[in-house]
Amino acid sequence: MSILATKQKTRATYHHGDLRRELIEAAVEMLPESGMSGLSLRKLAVQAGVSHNAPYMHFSNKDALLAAIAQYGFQELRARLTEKLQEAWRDRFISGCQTYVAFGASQPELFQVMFMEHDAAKFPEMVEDSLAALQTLTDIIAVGQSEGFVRDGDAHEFATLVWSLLHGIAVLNANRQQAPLPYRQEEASEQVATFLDEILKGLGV
Amino acid sequence: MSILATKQKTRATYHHGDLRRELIEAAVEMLPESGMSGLSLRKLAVQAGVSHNAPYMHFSNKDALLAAIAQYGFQELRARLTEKLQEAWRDRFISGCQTYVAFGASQPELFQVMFMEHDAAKFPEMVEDSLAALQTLTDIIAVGQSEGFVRDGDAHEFATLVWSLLHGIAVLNANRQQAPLPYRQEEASEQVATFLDEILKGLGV
DNA sequence: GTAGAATATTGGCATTGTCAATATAAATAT
DNA sequence: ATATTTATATTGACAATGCCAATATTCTAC
Repeated sequence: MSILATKQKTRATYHHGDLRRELIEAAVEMLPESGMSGLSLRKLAVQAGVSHNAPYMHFSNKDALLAAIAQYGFQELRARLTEKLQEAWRDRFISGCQTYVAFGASQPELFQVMFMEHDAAKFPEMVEDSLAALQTLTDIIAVGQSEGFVRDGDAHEFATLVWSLLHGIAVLNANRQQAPLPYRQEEASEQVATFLDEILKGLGV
Repeated sequence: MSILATKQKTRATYHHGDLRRELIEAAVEMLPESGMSGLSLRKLAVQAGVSHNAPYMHFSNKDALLAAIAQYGFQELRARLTEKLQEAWRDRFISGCQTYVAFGASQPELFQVMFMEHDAAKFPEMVEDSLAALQTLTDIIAVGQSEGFVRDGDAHEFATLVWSLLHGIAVLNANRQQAPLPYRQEEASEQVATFLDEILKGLGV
């Protein structure tokens, strides 16, 4: 009965009910403090009120948990990217891009797990969800083409170009974030808009 | 005397001589197999032929070792980016960018360590070397401006734009690398060239 | 209701990061 | 040259962790 003990659930039933989901959510919560390699299956277990080995029913090892976290992240990202569908195209495009960068800035450790090296063969569902997230960008680009904002060409290639840029911005900003000066969210959004202007000069009609 | 024992040095002197350097080099070598979190200070120690706690003379903890590895990576990257200075500007620019992406593809784990979250306050030399690497790109852009290949503007901002794009390409390619189909180096270089064409349409005069 | 599958527990082990105390060598001062 | 201080390396120890094996409990089909 340590005073410092983190909240840990108790339960009446032998079976937990939804341990897998709870472990993932708890992991995402713990991630900012612990970092990727500081994540502990055992800690997650006791926090969920189960024994230290219960997680192994749901994840064959730590890599599998990390893949599940990454998958969760891609689903989350996709959900945010598919919001704000009623705006005009260019605004929608820009704010979608800003959302991407903001997502990385708000949860850098999750972002890191999402883009660490996973075993694609072992975790195909995760790969699928990552591609689904990219697809939203491709879709926006394709719409931009049909509405005359983007010139003709391989929409997927254009999307990859933009995605690459966004990802780079996100990572570089994440590193700057713990520089002495506090990093401002608005600056990042402004930077994204500026950079996209440059890119759109190339991609525009 | 295990048959599987990795090569481990023996030495006559009590003092190793250059343990810090050797640990970093051994770590970079071990990185591809072990990954960032699989790196073991103890294994590195025995491989260098010292006791399991000798590394703590040179690195206060594992984070410090990772920062040193990152710093090594940035120095290495900068060295490669400053080669091929006799080519024409546009070729030099493109091949510099391709070098960046190729570097990430050839040593993805090192790349990951370089761009993981480090404590910038604790490891200022590493930050310095990372900025020095970025500076090479800024320099190339500035030369491009003076030679009329790039329009006027903040060279550092342009460099950040290009750097962001390159970094994104590198990361996304690293993930694709362990997809079923073997990833080709030439494809990546071609992709870089294509994307840079689009960017240069925006940045060009 | 019973068999078997799914889930959770207990116990254990090797590896690892890190601390404390000690030993040895090198550098420096006297 | 010798003594003192500093740098470096060793030994021993401990708690935390990933993961394996064996066992117990509950749920699901039939």
